[in-house]
Amino acid sequence: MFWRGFAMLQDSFATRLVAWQEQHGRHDLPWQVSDPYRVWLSEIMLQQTQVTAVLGYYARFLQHFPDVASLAAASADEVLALWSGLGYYSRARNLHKAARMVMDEFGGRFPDLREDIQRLPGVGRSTAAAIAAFAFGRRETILDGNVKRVLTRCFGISGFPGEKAVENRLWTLAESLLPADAAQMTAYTQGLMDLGATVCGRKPACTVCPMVDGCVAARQGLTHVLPTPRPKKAVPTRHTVMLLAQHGDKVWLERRPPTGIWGGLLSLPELADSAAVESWLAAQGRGDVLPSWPELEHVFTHFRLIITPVPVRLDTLHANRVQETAGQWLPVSQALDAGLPAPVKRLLQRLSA
DNA sequence: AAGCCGGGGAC
DNA sequence: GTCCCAGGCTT
Repeated sequence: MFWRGFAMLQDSFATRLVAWQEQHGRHDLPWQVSDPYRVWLSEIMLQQTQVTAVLGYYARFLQHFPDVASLAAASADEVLALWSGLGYYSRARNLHKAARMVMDEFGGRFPDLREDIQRLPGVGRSTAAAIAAFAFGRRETILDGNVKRVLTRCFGISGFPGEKAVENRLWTLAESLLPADAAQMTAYTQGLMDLGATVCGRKPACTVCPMVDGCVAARQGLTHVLPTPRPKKAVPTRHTVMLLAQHGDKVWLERRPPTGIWGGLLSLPELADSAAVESWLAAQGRGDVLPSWPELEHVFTHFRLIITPVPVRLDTLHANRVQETAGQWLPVSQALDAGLPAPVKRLLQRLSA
C-alpha cells in the first residue's frame, strides 16, 4: 500500500537521516561551522555551483574578508575580482550589498530568524533556511536540488520540480519531515544535502541508502525517471565581435552595465561587425588590424555565444581620447586579476602566452 | 509562470 | 554531446 509506506517513511525519515549523517555524512567541509557569516558565504557560493568548484573560492574569499565587517568595507571591484570565474555575478553584488545591510540595518549582528535572513538580497527561502538551521539551530527546511531529488524519489512525486505546483507540494512535504528536536537541525540539514550529493545522485546507490525500504522510486524501479527532468527547449546561438586592442603591454577593457550578462565585470568591447573595427581604430589613434584569431565558443544555460576576436594594435593614441570613453588601458597581467568573464579571461591568457 | 543569469563536473 | 548543480531575481 502506497499510503502505508508513505506514513511509515514520513515518521522515521528524520531519525534515519540524522543517524545516517552522523555515521556516513560529510564532516570535513570548511563551512561546517556555526559562524553565520561563513555559513552565509558558503550558501551563496554553493547556489547552482558544485562543492568542488567552491572550495578554492571560499578559502580565498575568507582570506580577504574574514568577517561581515571587512566585506562591507570592501569595494565592489575587490569583491567581483574574488568572484571572477565562479559565475552568476549578481551573487557577488548581492553579497556585498547584504554585508552592508547587516552592518547598517542589523547593527553588525547577523539576523537569526529565517524571515529576517531572507530579507538580505540574494537570499531566498532555501538559503535563509540553511543559514537559520546551520548557524542558529532553527527548525526551517531547505529545498534545494538535493532535497528535491531525494523527496521526489522517496515519496514518488512526479512532475518537473521547478514547476510551481510541484515545488509547493515539496515545500509542504519537506516541512512535515523536520525533526521535532531543534538540536538535530544541523545533522538533519547536512544529511539532506549529503544524501542527495553522495547517495541519491544521478546513479543512486540504493543499496547503501538509509531510506531504501521506504523509497517509492527504489521499490517501483523509478529512480531513473525521478525527478522528472526539465522540459527541453532549443538554445539559440548568438554571435558577437570582441575587440582585442593592444597598446604596448596594455589591453583596452570596458566596464559592462550592472545588469544583464556578465553584469559589472570588466570585459572586451563588443562590436556590431568588423566594419566597426576600422572606425574604432581611427577614433582611438594610429594602428593596425592584426591577423585574425579563431572563433571562440562559450555555452550558457540559455544560449550559445560565438565570439569573433579582432586583435588590433595601437601604435599612437589620440590625446584626450581616453577620458571620453568608459574604458581603460590595463596591463594584461593586471587585467587577468580583475573580474572578467571566463571567455574573456581565456582570450587574455592566450595574449600573454 | 517563465525567463534570465555562468561555469564546470559528471557521464 | 547532455544534464544539472547547496537558487534568486525580474518581468
